[in-house]
Amino acid sequence: MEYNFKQIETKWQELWKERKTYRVETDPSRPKFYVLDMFPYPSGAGLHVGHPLGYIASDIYSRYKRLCGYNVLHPMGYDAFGLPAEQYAIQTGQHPAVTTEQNISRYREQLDKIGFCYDWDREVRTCEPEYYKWTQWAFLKMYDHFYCNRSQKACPIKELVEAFAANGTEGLDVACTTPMTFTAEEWAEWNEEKREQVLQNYRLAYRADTMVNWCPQLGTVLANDEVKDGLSVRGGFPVEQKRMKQWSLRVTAYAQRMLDGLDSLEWSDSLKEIQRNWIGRSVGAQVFFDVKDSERKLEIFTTRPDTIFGVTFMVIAPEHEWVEELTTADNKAAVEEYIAQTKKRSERERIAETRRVSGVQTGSYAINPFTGKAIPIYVSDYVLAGYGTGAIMAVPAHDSRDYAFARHFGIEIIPVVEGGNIEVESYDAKSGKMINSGFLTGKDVTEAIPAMFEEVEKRGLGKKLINYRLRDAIFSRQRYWGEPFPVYYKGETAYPLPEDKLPLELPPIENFGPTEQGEPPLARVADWAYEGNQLELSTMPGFAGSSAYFLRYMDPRNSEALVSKEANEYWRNVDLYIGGIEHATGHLMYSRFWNMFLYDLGYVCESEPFKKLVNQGMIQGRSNFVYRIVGTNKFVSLGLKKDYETQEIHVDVNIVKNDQLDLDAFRAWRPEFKDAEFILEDGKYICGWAIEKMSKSMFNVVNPDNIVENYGADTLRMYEMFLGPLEQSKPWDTNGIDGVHKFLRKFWRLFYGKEGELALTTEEPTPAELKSLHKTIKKIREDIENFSFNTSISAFMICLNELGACHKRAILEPLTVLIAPFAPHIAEELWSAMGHEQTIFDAAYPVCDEKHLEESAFEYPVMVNGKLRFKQTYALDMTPADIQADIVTTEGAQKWLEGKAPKKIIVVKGKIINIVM
RNA sequence: GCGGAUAUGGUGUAAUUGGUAGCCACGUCAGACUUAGGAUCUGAUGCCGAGAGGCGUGGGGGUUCGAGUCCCUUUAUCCGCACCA
Repeated sequence: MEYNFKQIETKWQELWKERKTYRVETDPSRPKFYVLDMFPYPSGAGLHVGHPLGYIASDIYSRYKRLCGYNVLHPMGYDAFGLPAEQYAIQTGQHPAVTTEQNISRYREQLDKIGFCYDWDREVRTCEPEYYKWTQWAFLKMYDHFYCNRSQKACPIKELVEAFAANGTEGLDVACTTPMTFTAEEWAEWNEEKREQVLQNYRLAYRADTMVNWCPQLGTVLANDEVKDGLSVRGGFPVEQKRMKQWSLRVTAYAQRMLDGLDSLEWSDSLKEIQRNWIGRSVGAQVFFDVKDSERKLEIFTTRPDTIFGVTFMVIAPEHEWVEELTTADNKAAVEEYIAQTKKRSERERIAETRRVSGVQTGSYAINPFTGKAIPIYVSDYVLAGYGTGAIMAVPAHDSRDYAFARHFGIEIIPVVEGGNIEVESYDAKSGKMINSGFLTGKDVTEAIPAMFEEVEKRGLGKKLINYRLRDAIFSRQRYWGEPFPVYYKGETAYPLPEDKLPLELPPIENFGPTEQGEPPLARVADWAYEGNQLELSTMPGFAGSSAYFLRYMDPRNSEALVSKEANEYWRNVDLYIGGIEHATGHLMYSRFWNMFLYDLGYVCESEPFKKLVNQGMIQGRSNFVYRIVGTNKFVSLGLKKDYETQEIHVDVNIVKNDQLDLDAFRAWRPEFKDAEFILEDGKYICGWAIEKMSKSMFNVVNPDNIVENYGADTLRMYEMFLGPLEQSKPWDTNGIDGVHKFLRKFWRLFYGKEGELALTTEEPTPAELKSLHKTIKKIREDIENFSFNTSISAFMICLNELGACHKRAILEPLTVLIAPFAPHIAEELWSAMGHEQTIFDAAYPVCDEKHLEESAFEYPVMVNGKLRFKQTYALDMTPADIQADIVTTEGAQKWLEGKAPKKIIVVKGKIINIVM
């Protein structure tokens, strides 16, 4: 009987569904294991072969863990709110809810065909009110909390209000947007509106006037991680900086905890490094410089206080709040002109012109506190308003940007560290002897830095300070297809909706674009109000819904809480999370923040949501080309194309097999190729190829459905794993898929005779067969634990090669279980054919019995002076000394050793590795 | 510019973690069985060389009895951040 994968796979997919084989419940009697995939955004294009890569890996691991006796939670859902559905809606007028629903059905259909073991009863969709109720709920909680730096956790805002009423800001150390100082008396005098304004400075979800990334084409603001190279990640539209009143999340409050938390996580070093960079902690000094003829003290941040003797000018950002004040009458026109110009330049232009030096003098001077010299204050856009204090002390001798600036404006350059060639370029010295630096002169840079920190504090010039690059997350989008904010307004003041009014449902609308006044689409909804007060018009960004979905899966139908205490204490956090690296600075930051916040409030019991994280590599496309002889409709095969002038044309990879073009399919592909002629080599047309991004326009998109159709889900699953290490990016290339398919067929044939009868025997296995089996068990277990799925599949193949035509049940039954995580359909079918009534996934995963691996004798390779000379078989009980004696007396060895005893015999782990003469 | 990763046959890759480099596949070649083969089975296949032998893990250097693996240096590719003070 042939291996009929189609019949087997359909049969088992239906039976699994019917029998709810993959249903999971909390079960305190068993250890839990939580395996999670990053849930997909259901786009209109459907899945391509790259998507399931991570899903297959997590599915293998889930099934393996289940077979090992764990209660495995392995859920799936959809990240269903977001821009693309809405952009599509604007173009076509179709409601995003409709297209999203369609896309989800298509995804589900595709996922089902691959045979995943998701518990679909736990499915979540971020766009459903029952789900986003908890997104809104978390937002309200953030709104109602502030971050106390002293206790390092979120605390209720009413504690802050009490503190303000008692002592004003005196003695507080809390996270805020801009530092404020006021007294209890002042607080008492303020009205509700003013107090609310002040509180926004402290709330973890707050509304503030900040510089934001504004994308005119998308008509919305974007978070930093949604912008790349000055363009929006979705759509690639230009983004500009604009000051707007927006909701933000105070993720910066958690910067240090998010940084520290990384150490305890089993994430790849590169991913941790990306997060560390994104948080961008830098230790430096805050230093106040006196401004000449003024009471003002200009505050700067520097990581190199040791170079302060080399400061010859100061620079403030064009957006710095003192620009006007510091500008003298003579310079007013020039400064205003410069600022106007800066404003006009887009973010993208600013990036493109990174090295262009520009700036203008304010006319004011600061006093270098160590040299006492008056130094000019400039305005330049190379200083960013958003980082540090928006002002710097410039040390042209030791900073390349300051150097360029000083050169351009003819400012004095004073070296303070020995070395480098100051005439030509700056010397960014991290060590070396200090010169021209008063009391620091003669010290090494490494000593000078701490000495200066001390001196700055001693003189009261400033203090040690830690700065983070991380920015608060801008949380509102001027869009329709997202979670509405549970917030209403009285005048300009925002008020939270009472919790029992959640979920605040997204109202249906018909026109999805912004209004003529440029307001978000929700402005069109006539009764978008709460008790007569206008509700917030913006909606939440895409990352809102994905920031706590892993918690919701634990208890997805709970209408009383995001997750019950019981479910949360059982499932705790995600043991294994698999997904793409592209979420390093977005989703993975936000969900850590979100989870830590809920942890502070006691709603969840683990502060880190994802214990172990594996990033699957990207699957690239492998494009195929045909070569048309210029000016003709004649195509020449790859090997012969050098003799002709040809034009390279992308050809649909689905009509190419092993780089060989299906000529009839090609003629049928497009009308223009109907009469195509070919110059063949060896009767074949061989296509060229290249690795490119998988995309429709390059005709290299491979749909998993086609593979499942032709080879079956088990082959697809195994082949995707066989392609190479999981974490590595690799091109999709079906050239090797036959090998995996052949392996499954071969496995199948071991069970069945020619007549389709079960051909298993009860014969006792030989020691060699047992050895092969147990070696494989050991290897497979190790490989799965290490996510080395490609080598585990090799191990299966080796095992079958070694076994040959073995039909013994005692060998094949454990092998079937062993292979079940990889190829669940065929394994389940064979398992059931062997007479088992329970699913194979309730069986126990085979355990290696080391006794079958033992050898009675083994071969030592013997090397003489680096060359392999002969092999000798020794009994296990011989010691290295016995072997040495043996080598010396053996005739063959004697010949090589020319009668001399070796100087040294190198034995590693009881094995002779080399003989030195 | 800073940070991270990768580099092995014609191709995807493997290597007990410092111990016979190239496992397992793809591809190619040869053979068997076949009316046929995009089925199945067997064998060969790193490169040079008729052979003995030599050379081989991006390049150069080092440590070691021994290096794909460790150290230094250099090149190429990919990724992240980027006037971040």
